[in-house]
Amino acid sequence: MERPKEMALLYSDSFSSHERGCSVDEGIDRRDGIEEVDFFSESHRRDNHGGDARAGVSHDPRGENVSPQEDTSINTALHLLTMSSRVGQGAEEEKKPNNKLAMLQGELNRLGEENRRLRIMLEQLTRSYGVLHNEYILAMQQRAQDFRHGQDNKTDTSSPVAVSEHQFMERGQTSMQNFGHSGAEDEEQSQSLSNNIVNRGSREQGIIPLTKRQLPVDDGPSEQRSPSWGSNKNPRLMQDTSTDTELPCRKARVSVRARSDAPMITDGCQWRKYGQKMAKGNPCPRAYYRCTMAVGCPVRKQVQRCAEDKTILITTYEGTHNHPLPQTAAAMANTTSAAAAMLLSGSTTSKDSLMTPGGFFQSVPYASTMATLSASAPFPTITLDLTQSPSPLQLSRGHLPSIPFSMPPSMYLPHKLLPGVVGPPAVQFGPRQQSMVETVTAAIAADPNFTTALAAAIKSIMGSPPSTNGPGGSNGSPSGPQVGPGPPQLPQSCTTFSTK
DNA sequence: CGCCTTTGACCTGCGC
DNA sequence: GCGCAGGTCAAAGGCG
Repeated sequence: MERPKEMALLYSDSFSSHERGCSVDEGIDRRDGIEEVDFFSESHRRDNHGGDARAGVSHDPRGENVSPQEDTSINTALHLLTMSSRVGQGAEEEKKPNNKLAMLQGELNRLGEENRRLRIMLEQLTRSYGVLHNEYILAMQQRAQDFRHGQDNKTDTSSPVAVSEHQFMERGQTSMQNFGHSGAEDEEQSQSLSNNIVNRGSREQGIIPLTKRQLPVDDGPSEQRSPSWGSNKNPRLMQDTSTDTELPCRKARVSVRARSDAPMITDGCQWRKYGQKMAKGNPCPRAYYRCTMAVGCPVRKQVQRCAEDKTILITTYEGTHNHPLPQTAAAMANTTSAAAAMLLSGSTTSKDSLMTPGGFFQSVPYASTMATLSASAPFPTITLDLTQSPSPLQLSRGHLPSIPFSMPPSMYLPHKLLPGVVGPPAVQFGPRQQSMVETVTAAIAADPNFTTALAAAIKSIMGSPPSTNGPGGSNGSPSGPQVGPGPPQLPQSCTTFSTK
């Protein structure tokens, strides 16, 4: 109970109040609301002496400056100021027209009222945003199912379903160009949703940069191609198609760092290795996998061992599955897609890495699972570092192996701080960070539901010792061993998602 | 025989 | 324009 408050305090200290605005959850909001209202409302302040004094000092002394002089007995900086000023100007000051005080009070009241209205608006916006995002995720999944259905019926590549899927998946990008071929029915719905969420950010911030590859695709003549990986002989076309479908995902990545001696984490999906490369600066090769559970599934992942610590397996996911997933896989997929969507929904103008694994989260003693968000990469990336693992605690608390990872609004609004759980860390954001990114990041960091659930899901997935996976594990990737030299025996699993 | 991995080649983007 | 690096393709080979 006590912690959340403190967390909130820390938060409010770290963020400028206006920056935090939209990210704040109800709990914190309420707190803030009280505080801010208190600043402007004399009666409130009187009622809440102690607490207010504390909060006032830490937050915004300005509010106190205008406070009336009645409470001179209270030993606050404000009052000291007031007293000093009084001393300086003499008793004459005290006799100054009460009407001035009344004016000030009136002003205060007015501001307080306005503040309250704004806060209410903000809460409404925040809430509706969360709801919208949820709907968006749901719509996306449903769309994917429809698409799969269409594929099962085996239509030609230009089937409306495929087109719809294409469009849907392209929502982010499409918005930037043209919603052109919108014919699909519920498309509009999803588009409108995404418009609100994704497009705004993309347009304003250009967060969703079109890769040079993507541009010709959309501008190009043939948009409706077979989504299937193998069917198309033309590499260019194949690439185009794949790029098309995975556009949304390529914009954001989810990276999971986890300790594992297994060649690849078992996430419940079927993967096919399509390439391997030596990455610069890392002696361990990077393996490229794509999801083979459905023909046109755009999801890919990269697996690579950490150069510094080869026991750490870094798995980077990009894309959104266009097919139903097993529960274990769904947990993962939902997490990644939701994280990606969330990432995209926020406006990441800042090119800087908002927080490096070593910086922000590691300064948080109780944050066992480190979620970092970086916009420095070509694509915004969420990295979940499960290698710093006090996670057993969290895992035991979160445990649920098959947590539906669809992000609850609480994801964005960290109001549901579990008592005693990882609370919002003392964030120290640079001044340039965009509020949205801050919001998202803070939400991720603060919301134990996310980190815990993700950690639990990963744990459940990876938990089984490498031997259980057998060659290639459930995912069937015997190639694992090559990802990194003989992996030492590592007890814990770590996963790193990166959503692009 | 079919599926999957391996691996060299190719393409593209980016920095100099 | 050139070279580098990342990402992808696809032929070749292995395995069940």
